[in-house]
Order: sequence, then C-alpha cells, then structure tokens
Amino acid sequence: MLHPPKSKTLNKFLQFLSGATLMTRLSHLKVRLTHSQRQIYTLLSQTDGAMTAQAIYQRFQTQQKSMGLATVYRALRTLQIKGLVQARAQPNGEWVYTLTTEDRHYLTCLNCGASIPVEECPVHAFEEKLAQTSQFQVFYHTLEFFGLCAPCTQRLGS
Amino acid sequence: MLHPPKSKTLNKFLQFLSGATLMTRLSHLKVRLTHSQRQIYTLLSQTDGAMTAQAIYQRFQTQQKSMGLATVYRALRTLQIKGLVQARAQPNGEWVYTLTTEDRHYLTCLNCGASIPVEECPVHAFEEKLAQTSQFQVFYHTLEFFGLCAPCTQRLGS
DNA sequence: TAAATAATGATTATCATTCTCACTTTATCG
DNA sequence: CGATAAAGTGAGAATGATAATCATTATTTA
Repeated sequence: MLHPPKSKTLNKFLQFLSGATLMTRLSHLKVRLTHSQRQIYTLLSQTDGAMTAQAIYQRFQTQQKSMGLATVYRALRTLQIKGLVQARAQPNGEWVYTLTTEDRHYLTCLNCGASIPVEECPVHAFEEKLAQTSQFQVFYHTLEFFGLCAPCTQRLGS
Repeated sequence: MLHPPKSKTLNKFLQFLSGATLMTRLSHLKVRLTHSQRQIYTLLSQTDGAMTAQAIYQRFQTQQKSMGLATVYRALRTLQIKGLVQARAQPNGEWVYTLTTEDRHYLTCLNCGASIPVEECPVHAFEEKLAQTSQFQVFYHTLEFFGLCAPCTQRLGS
C-alpha cells in the first residue's frame, strides 16, 4: 500500500519524476526523509551540476545549522538506496552526487578528467524493458564514453 | 570479479575491435609498452574478470620479480590513456581494471554492491557515430544500470 | 507519556591512491 | 658507439575521501 506524499517538498520533487520508473520510485517515497536527507535533497535540487560530499558538507558549515560529515555520507547513501540521488565516480576518485533526474551521459577524458554531457541517449527504452524482464529494480542508468578529448589527443601527440 | 571469461591474445583482441574505433586504437598499439605495462596487460588478459590495483600488486609480490605499488598505478593509468585498459568504480569506491575488450554493461545494486553483467547492448552504433561527429576519441563506453537487486529489494522491505 | 528505535555529530580509524626523491633504465643524437 | 637527456621505477611517506565508533539527541511506536 502506498502512502501519498504530503509535504510540499515531496510534491515538488514529484514533478521531476516521469515515465515507467515513476512507480518504482514512488514505492520508496512512503519512507519519510529525515531532516538531513531532505536538506541535502533540496540543496541538490537547487544546484546546477553535481556536488561532492565534501562540498555539501562545506555548504552546510557556512549556515547557522551545520551538518556532521558522517551524516552527509549516511544521508547520501540512503538517498541513493531510495532512488532519489545518484553517484558518479570521477577519474580522480571523487564521487559526485546529483538527483536521479539530472544528465547522466558523458564523454569523459581519461587524461584530464573532463566530463562533457551528452544530450542524446539511445537506451531509455532498453532500461524499461530491462526493468520488466529482470528482477532488478532500475533507478537510473549511466552511459559513459571514455577516451581522450580533442585537446588531450593533440597534447599527447599520439 | 563478476565478468565472464573472454578471449585473450592480441590477435583475438583485435577481432573485437571494429569500425571507426579500430584505427584509433591501433594507432596506440604502435607505442611501445614498458616492461611493467606489458606484464600488467598480460596478467589482465589471463585473468577472468576484473582486478583491483591492489590485487595486481599482490599478484606480482608472490613472483620472483616484484613490482612497486606506484608502478602498478602508473602503468594502469598509462594503459588507460593508450586505450587498452578500462577502469570501473565499484560502489565501495575501489576501482577494478579490465582490458577494453571485456564486458562493460552491468546491473549494479546500490545496497550490496553486486554487479551483474548484461549481455545485450544497444549503443555500439551510437558509439561509432559519436566518435565521428565529435572531436572526442572514444576508446570504450560503460553502460550501467543502478538500483536494487531482488534480494536487497526484499531485504529492505520497501 | 514512556520505551523502543533511529538519526546525529565529533572524533578516530582505514585504506586506496598519489607524491617524493633517489636511482636505474631506456631513448636520442652528435 | 658514448654522452646526455628523458622516462620509468621502487620504497616509503603523505594525502584525503570515506567508514566506523559511540555517546547523545530526536523521532516513532504503543
């Protein structure tokens, strides 16, 4: 049984969700978010681009009510398991976090680490099919092309 | 760790390459590999599945001629820039390395970290088109679906 | 309201990865 | 060839992001 979301934050966030994955994500919404989780979710929704856990921590340090570093990591993990937030590893090893509604297709340079978002994506239909045919509950996917960007190709000679 | 065994020799490896990306990778094969790089390449070609840098280091420790840890990391980075080796971040933060000929499509559970290879892939054509229309030199791509595996979905109640 | 449960924060611990620097090997070129 | 430059290597230390600990506080549940 599904409890309908009641808070305004959740309603706003629902506007982001669409399509077949909506139901799977909704099933997780009945679990209330803690204060910290909601704060982080709100921050990510207001931020252009991705943030590292450390950056999120720093941001809350500058506010009246700070948030412990451990809480940031715990909340991010919980938000991921709820399907609301995704993590992506950068070549330098740091993880960046975004809402699962953000861009998630990149050209990533193996040399300088630059990540260029790709607009097009041929796999949304595949994702839905996969979610139906496998027991796996798909929240989001990442399609990443690795190689060398033009400047680095030139710089390295080849 | 979770990859099915694949073919290993350089000749066989070349069979996997096709179309536009073949030339770009061949251009890198001309560059000589150092002794360490070749050793790591050979090890990966003889290993089923992916290895962490630490595991590679350990493996060479047990042999007569050991290899420094820094060298392992340096060689892996160089092999990546040459387009011969790919790295993939696991949810626990560790990186695993495989030849760029291995499977690279997964269902990854956000809770337990299990990665299940997916055979099908709808983006190979897209990759070639992308390599031609962008200045980016594509070595390989990763298509990863994140969510919860069946056991974890049940375990977490939902 | 009281007891049970979950979340939090300050701190410490962990550990994969990178850096440093002295040394060795390989490449370049007169 | 030899000399010199350039690149690669290894041992160990430093880095830094993330996880673990544990006492305390907030939130649910009955």
